[in-house]
Amino acid sequence: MTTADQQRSTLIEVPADAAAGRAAQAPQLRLDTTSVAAGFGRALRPTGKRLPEHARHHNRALVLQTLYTAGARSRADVARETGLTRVTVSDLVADLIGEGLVVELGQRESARPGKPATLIDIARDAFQIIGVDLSDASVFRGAVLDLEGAVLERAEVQVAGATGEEAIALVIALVERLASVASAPLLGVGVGSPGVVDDSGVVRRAPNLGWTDLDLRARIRAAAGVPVHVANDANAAVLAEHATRDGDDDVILVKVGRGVGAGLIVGGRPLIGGAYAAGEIGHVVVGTDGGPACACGKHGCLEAWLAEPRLSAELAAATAVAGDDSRAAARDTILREAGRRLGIVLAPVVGALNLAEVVLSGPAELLDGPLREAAVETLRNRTMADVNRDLRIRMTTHGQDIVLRGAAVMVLSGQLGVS
Amino acid sequence: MTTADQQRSTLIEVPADAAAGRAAQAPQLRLDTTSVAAGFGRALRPTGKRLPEHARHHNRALVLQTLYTAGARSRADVARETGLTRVTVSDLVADLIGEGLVVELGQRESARPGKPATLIDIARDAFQIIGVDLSDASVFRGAVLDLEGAVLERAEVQVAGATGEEAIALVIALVERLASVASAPLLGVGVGSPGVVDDSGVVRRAPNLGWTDLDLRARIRAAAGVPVHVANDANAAVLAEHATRDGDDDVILVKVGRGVGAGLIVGGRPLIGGAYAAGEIGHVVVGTDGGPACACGKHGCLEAWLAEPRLSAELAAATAVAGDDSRAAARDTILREAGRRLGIVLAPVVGALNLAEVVLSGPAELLDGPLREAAVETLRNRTMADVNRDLRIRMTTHGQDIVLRGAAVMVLSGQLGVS
DNA sequence: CATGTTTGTTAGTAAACCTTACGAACAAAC
DNA sequence: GTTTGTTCGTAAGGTTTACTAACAAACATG
Repeated sequence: MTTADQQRSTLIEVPADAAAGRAAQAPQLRLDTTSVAAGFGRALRPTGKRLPEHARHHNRALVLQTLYTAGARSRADVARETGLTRVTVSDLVADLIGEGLVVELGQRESARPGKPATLIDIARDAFQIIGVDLSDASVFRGAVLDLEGAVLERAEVQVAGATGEEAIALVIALVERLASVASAPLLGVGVGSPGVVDDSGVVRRAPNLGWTDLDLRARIRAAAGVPVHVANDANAAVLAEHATRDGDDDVILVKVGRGVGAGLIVGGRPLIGGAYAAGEIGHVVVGTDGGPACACGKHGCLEAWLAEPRLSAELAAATAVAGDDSRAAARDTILREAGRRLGIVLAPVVGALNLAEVVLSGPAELLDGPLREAAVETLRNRTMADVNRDLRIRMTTHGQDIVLRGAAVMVLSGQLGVS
Repeated sequence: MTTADQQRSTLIEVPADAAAGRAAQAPQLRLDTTSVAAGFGRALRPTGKRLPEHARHHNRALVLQTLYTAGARSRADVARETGLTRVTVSDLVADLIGEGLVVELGQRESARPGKPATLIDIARDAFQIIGVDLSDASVFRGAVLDLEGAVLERAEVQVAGATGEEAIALVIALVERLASVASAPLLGVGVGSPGVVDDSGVVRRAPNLGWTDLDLRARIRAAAGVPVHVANDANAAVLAEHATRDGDDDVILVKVGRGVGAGLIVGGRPLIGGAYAAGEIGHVVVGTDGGPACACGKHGCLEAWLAEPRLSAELAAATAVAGDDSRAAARDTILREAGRRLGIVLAPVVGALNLAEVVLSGPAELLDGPLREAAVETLRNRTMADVNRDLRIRMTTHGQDIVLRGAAVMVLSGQLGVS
C-alpha cells in the first residue's frame, strides 16, 4: 500500500465487513422508516479549487511568519520550525530574497560544531506601512510605521466638519503627505474608518462623514499606487490588540468615543458580520429599566450610557454642585453605573462566544477605574461562574494609536500573511 | 515575466520608484519619532506547512461536494463547475469510484449534440450514518440516516438516571444496536452530547450525566470501529439547521429543553469558543429587575425564565385558577414575558455578531407563538433598526430530530468535506 | 590531525495539475 | 447517406512543488 493510499483510507474508514450479517438479526427497536425530506446541501462548504501553487504561497508566508515572529535565524532553523525541508526552505528564501523581503545578515558567530549558519531575517527596514485613523470626529490621524509596528512619523488633518468628497480629499492628502515622508518603499496603506465597511474596502455607510457606498480602497489605491486595506475602526483596533498579545484567540474590543463600537476576534479570525456590521453594539438597549434618551430615538442604548460626550457631560453636571467629598463620590457613582451597563450588554456576548478577554479603548481617565471595575464585577455576576472565572477586562496597551496600528496590521497580514 | 512571477508581484506590490525623492521635501507635519515597543507577532497567523497533496485532498472534496449538492452529472459538468479541468476531474473521480464513494449511472439520454455524457453521482445508498442525541434527560435517541439526512431507522434507550460508566454503556449499546440494523457500511457515528465538549471529542464536563474529561469519541470508536464525531448538542443542532438552509452563514440556534443552550455558526463556521463553551447562554442574567431564582444560585438567568420545566410549571400554576378567558390571557402573558427575556439576552449577541437569523428548537407549543413573537419584537426594539430590519426568528424545521441530524452532518462534513 | 556535526546546495524522484491532442459518439444539415 | 460541428473522456507530455539522498564546506572536539 502506497503512502497516498494510506492517506485515503484513513479519510474514509469503512470496515470491510461492515455490511455483513445484518438482515438476520431482529433487534427490539421501535422502527420508523418515515424519511424526512432532506439533503445536507451546505454541510460540505463550497470552496474554490486549490492548486499546488497555493501550497507554495502558504509555505512562503509560513517562512515569512516564522522569521517575523522569531527573528533572525538560519535556513536550517526555519526548516526545523516549519517542518519543511532545508531544501524547500532554501528555495523559498531565495524567492523572498529576490523580492527584497528577506535579507542575509552574515554568519552566526557560534560555539557550535558544524558549518556556521548564514543568518537570514525579514528585511525589517526595507518596507514601511501607512496607517490611517478616521474614527475621530475632529481630526484624521495617520502615521508611517515600520514592519514592527513602531510609529516613525505622524501627520494629521483637521476635519472641520468636512463630509463627502471634501472628506475624501482630506484622507487622500493625508496619505500622500505620509507617503512623501516615508523613508522606505511602502508595503501598503491601512485605513480604519467609522461606519460599515465591506470586505472589498467599500464604505457602505458612514453617516458622520456623509459616505454611502464609497469605494475608499479604490480611491486611495489610485492616489497612492500601493495595496490598500480598509476596515471599520473598531475592527481594525481589535486587530492591533490581537496581533500584539500572545494567548487569546477570542477577544472583543470596545471602543468608546463619540459613539460606542466593538471589534471581535473569534477563533483567531476577525469577525465581519453577514451585513458587514459586526460589532455594532452602540445602539443595543441595556437593561429593563429605561435609561437616557439616545439620538437614535430609543432609550437606554449603550451609547447613551457610555459615549464619551454623554459621560463627560454627566460628570461635569454632577461635580459642579457638591463639595469635594461628595464630588468624588458622585463621579464614582456615575462611572460605576456606566461600567455596570457595559457589563450588562457584554454578558450575553461573552457567554455566547465564550470570550476570555475584553479590551477597552478610549479615554483612560473615564474607562480605567471604577467603570472598568464595575464592568468586570457585573460581568462575573451575570455569567456562568466556572466558565468565566478567568475573564479579564483591561485597557488597550496601544492608547490613541490603536486604530492606526490596527490598520497597519491589516496591511502586514494582508500582504505577507498566511491566508 | 513568467506566470509565477506575475503572481508573486501581485502579492507584494511595490512601485519601483516608491522610495525616490523623499528626503528633499520638508512637509509641514507634526513629526514625532517616538516609537512604541511593538511587534505584530500574531498578525501573521501561525499554521502548519501545506503540501500539494493537501490541494489534492481539497479538490477531491470539492468534487464530492459538487456531486452531493447538485446531483448526478457528467465529469465534464463537474469540471465546468469546479474550475478544474476535465482531465483532473476524471482522475479524481477514478479515485472516488475506486473507494466506492462515487458510482457511474450510465449515459445521459440527451437531445444534445456530441458524445453522450456518462453520468456520475455520489453513491448515495452505499453508506449510512449513525446520529445520536444525548440531550434529553430521560432518553438517549439515535438513528441510522442515509447520506441525504433521511432517517432510516430509529432506536432509543431509557436513561433512567444512569450516569458515569452506566450512561456510557447505554450510549455504546445504542450505537451497536443501530450499527446492527444499518443496511450499508457506516460512514461514521455522530454524537450530540450535553455539556462542554472539546474539539477532540472529549466531554470536558457534563454534570447531568456525571461525565468529566470523558473521551467519548475514543470509547465509541473502540466499540463501533468507524470514525466518530462528538460535539455539544446545541452546536450539533445548529449544524443541521445550517446544512439544510441556503443563504445565511450567520445563525444562532437556541435550544430550549431542561436547560437553555445555543449553537452558533459565524461566517459559515461553527463557533467553538476558547474554552469549548460557546453558546452557553443559559446562565446569563436577563435584565435589571431581578427574576426567578435559578439552580445556579443567581436570579433571573435565562434558563430560569425559559427552561421547559420552569415554563410548564408556571403555565400550569397560572391556568389552574382562573376561567377560560383569563386562562388564555395568563398563558399569553407568561409566554410573551419569556419571549421578551429571550429577546433581551439575544439583542447584544445579534448586534455584536450581526446575525440575521435566530432559530428556536424545543417544544413548539411553548416556543412557536406568543413567545416567538415577543422575542422578535423585543429584538427589533432593542437593536439598531436599519441593520436588523430583516432579522428573522423561526422554529427549526427539523423538530425533535435536530440534534441527531446535526450529528449526522458532523460525520458527513468530517468524512467527505472540504477542510 | 582525525572525527563527528551542521549547513546549504545539487541531483533526482514522486505527486499534482495543467495544456494539447485525439478517438468516440452524437445531432443537424446537406 | 455523408459531412460538419460539438461534446465527452482519455492519453501524452510538460511544469510546479516538495521530497529524499548525497555531498562539499566549515567548524568543534578529542
